Amino acid sequence: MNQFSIVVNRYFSHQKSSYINSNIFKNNCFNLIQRSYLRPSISHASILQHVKELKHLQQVHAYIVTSGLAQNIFLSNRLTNSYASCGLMNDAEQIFHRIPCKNVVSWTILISGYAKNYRFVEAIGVFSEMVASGLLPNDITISSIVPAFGKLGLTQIGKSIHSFWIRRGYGSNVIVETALVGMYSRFGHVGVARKVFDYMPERNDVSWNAIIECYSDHGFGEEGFRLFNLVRREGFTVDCFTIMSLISAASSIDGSRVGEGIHSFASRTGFQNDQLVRTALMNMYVNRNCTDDAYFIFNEMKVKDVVAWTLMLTAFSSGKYWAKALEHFNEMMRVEDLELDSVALMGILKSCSSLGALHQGRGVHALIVKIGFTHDMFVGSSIIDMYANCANLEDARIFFEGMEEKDVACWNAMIAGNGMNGYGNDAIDLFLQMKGLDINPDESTLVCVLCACSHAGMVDKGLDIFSHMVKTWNIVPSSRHYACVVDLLSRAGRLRDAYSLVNSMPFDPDFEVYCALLSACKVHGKIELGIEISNKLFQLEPNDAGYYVLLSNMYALAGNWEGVKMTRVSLRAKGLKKDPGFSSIEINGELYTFMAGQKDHPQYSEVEGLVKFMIERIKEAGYVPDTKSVLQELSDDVKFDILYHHSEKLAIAFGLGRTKQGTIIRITKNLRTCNDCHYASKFISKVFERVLVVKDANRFHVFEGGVCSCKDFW
DNA sequence: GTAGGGTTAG
Repeated sequence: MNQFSIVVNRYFSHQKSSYINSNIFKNNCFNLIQRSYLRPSISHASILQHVKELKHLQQVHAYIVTSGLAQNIFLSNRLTNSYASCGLMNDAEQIFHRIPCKNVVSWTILISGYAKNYRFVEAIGVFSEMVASGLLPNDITISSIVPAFGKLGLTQIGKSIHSFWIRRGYGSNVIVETALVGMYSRFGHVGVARKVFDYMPERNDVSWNAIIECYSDHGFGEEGFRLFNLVRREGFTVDCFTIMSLISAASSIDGSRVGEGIHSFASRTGFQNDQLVRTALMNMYVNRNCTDDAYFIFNEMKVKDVVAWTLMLTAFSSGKYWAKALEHFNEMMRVEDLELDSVALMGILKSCSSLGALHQGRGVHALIVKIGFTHDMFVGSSIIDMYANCANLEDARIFFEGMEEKDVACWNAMIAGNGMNGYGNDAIDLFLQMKGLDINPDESTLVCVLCACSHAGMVDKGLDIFSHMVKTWNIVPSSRHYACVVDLLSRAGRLRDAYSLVNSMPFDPDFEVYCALLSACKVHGKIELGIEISNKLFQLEPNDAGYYVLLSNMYALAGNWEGVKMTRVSLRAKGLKKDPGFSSIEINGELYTFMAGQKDHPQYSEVEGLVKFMIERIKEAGYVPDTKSVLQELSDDVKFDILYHHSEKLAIAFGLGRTKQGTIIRITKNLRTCNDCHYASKFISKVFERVLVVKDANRFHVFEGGVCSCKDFW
């Protein structure tokens, strides 16, 4: 055994068992298997062309075998490479194994073949086999395997290859060094990547692209642009990789002008029609919440691949255009030969989940079973989330329990599902079970558990868990955790404790914490404190419409209409829009979405009559409209009209009219439920003898016989 | 004689 094989084998014997058992490895494997399945290197359009070539290749192959040329290592190596280039790794592997005296080139071909086909785990497997067989990798072998370490995040072995490379004294090699820059970039070790780059005696365009990409991809867009401008003056040739890096750099810099600038640069350099460049531009606009710009590029694309479709789906979902997302998904399903992958499936499950579209969600679940994605834990956790959010905790539980393997995300989804439905104790039980199974909770797990306590009104239990977290489990609370505890305390009316907790935090509270405190102020009518906190929030997140709305609502509660006007004006001046409220209801598999006071709704006249009838009936039972819920300065009559046409009431009235007595009415809304709708829903459940399940932005409310499961805390 | 580095979604 040579020095190198000792290093590698030592690494593998020490690291293997723990690494193989780690989630990182499993997730990576999953990704790889998926990627290799979903991204066959042959696109549909070129399959025929490839078959022709393959036939050719097979003929040559047959000729080589029958004429006894297979012993020729050069020919066999070339043959292995040809099969590998077609993505036919099984054939490549077979030929490779029949080579009697494999040389470094034979091994390198197989390694790079796997790497090129995104099968990094196999590439590394072959590499370690090669090393174990006593052969030393050369510079080409190293440059082929180094990206695999980077892509799999194998920092230790990556670093040892690097030090091996230096120790062996091969001398400088621009390709190996560029690959190392790329590897450290993947590890997120920007400084090390820069060091390797700085020490390179020779650099080419690819090296410059690699370092520019490294900075751009890690949020240092400014440095990416700086390096680009530096090298540009020295005869550097811009290619599509450069463009991609600059798009990524632009994404990390605030301000739409940078993005537009790079978009026009892409056009000027003639790369705007490149599929990857277009996708990257779409991605940039999606990240900037410029859904329209993303949609424009999407529509202009002649060939829309699954990535483009998915990006657009994500754009609609993250922009909270839920109905548009569903429509987009249905369209996507009709595209022939579009192979859906886990990201696409997760996107659509998220849309179903947010809309409470159980019927569609079930359909997607069936599809997932059909195309064999049930073992994907990313998809699995989304299925759990979808059922739990569609008020179907039972199906979530059945799926969860049927999973052969569950990662922390699946547990989190299940815990959150119980929490949202008000089952605080069950959520805690799940959490304890999970700890018992030695599955490490992550930040979200504790957030889910604390939220569950909050939703169930289990204040002491939640505080108890928080103190265990710090003292027993050695978990350093994050600002999300603090935000949960603030919420927990404010729910118990302990606003003073919440405020002193925020002041005692070991780091500066972020917007999330202040936001929790602000909501608490609104609930408890602490206007002055609320305004003070709002000012802090505006400094932290000047562009979030949500806080302006909260502040405006607070002024309204205090009767300070001047304040309301001021806030609304500055909101408009900034060009910010608040999310329009909507409620949806699924009847016989059809999803109906209502927006407040929406007169152009196709079911408008039907709903109008139903609402009138519904309001009359609950008024007889004692319902008095809560005009305080209308946070604008208007006459009472107008306020009544606004209240009666809240999206939630429209959806409920429609549900009452369209479903049989005894059917549970399930509503999903994107915002938190307002006081008046909550109050009215209690009357509706009693007067019409119906169970109403309302999922708001935070949790479920089950109204039955005049009471709500949230016990009036939300 | 055979082999190599830098792209896009949670």
